[in-house]
Amino acid sequence: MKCSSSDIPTALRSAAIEFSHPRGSYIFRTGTPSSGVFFVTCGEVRLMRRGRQGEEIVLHHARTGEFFAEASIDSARYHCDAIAVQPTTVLKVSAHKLVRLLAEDPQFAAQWVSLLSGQLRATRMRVERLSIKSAAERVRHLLVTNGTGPRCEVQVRGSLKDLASELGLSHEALYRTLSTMQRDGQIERHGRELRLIR
Amino acid sequence: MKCSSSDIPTALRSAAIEFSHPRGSYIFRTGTPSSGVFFVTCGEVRLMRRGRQGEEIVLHHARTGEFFAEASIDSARYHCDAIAVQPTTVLKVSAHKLVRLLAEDPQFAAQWVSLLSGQLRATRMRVERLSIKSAAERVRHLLVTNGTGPRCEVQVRGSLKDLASELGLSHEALYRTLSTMQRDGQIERHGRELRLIR
DNA sequence: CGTCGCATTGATATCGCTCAAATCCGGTGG
DNA sequence: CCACCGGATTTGAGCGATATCAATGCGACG
Repeated sequence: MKCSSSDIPTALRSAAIEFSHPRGSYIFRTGTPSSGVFFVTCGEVRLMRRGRQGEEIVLHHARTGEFFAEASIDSARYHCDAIAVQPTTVLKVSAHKLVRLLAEDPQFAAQWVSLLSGQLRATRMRVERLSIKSAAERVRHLLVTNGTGPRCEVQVRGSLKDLASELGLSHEALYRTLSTMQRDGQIERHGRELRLIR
Repeated sequence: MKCSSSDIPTALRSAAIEFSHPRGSYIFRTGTPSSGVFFVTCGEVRLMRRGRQGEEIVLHHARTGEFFAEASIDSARYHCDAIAVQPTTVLKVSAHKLVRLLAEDPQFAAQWVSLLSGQLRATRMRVERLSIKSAAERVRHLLVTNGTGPRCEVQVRGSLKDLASELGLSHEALYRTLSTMQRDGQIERHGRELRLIR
């Protein structure tokens, strides 16, 4: 089980406390006084709200390496539920510590702004990716925008099933798309590494 | 033509310069040294990149009241093109002024973090919305997450065609979906106002 | 070994996209 | 004042891509 806690500013790391949550447990609930920002070091968290008829409205999926509830410093209470979809460990940073760091440590403030800006940019790219209709074009978009080097290499995090859900596809559709693209000479696949050809 | 410049911290407003761009003109180009962050006070801007075969990859649409290139303080050059899709006026804040403000004005830093957090949250919701397969469920998700009041009212910005593209649907599909939902008593429509029933 | 989850491929159904045509509406110019 | 025009809206018909259901192989892990 791969775990990571990269991309977390060191100033925050020292202020953080680690928690473990079994699959299906609540990390926080709607209406609870907001206690801070969370980093997923391992696992997966779903942020959701319940509609009037009790239907689920998913607001966000936070996966390993991502953070969530970063807006909790702006509101006194959480306005959604956070549920561990997998066995999950999170780092929690209290809101007031974050606020104090932002106010007192300009260097940290810059880091935090950087982090938010980067996430925003990445998320916007995801939006554009998801508004592409063709499955093959989505994969291509992922490689072009997230790939490194001249060949647009991408190391798939987790399983192809995870990648499929990130791309908004059924896993079957992704499998099929990848094999056709490979057969047509559009991409190369070696293990969980994807490369663009041409 | 409605124009607004709300949501812009006053500290920024004074550091900003206004520019007007006719439809189709470039606000900046890929590779250009990054000169700052932009707010759309009127119009619409498309951020795009060219793929390896010259195909267009749209990264983001910034509309009236939104900002873009907020990550330009982290990179020396723009890595996409910004094109005015409509006649557009923007406020431009230079990166170094923004950085200085962040370092020297803790109150402004907090505002900026707030702004980024809010945009990030909204964009994440859009991601979840776009990964829903059913058109009706996308509309419902929009109403529940963006609606105000007990009835989840939403004032459509611009045309229904614009809404369709925001929802990742063809405009025909959106028209049909809205009428079926209305016929089935799921929503109400009055002009460009949408409401959820029940 | 047995089980569980991922990966893969097949068959079928369905929903939304595309093309097409008609209407409506606001604005513009004569 | 009215005719005209362009864009938005609406509805129809047919098709195609992806979801869904299903079955199988495979590897890890207890």
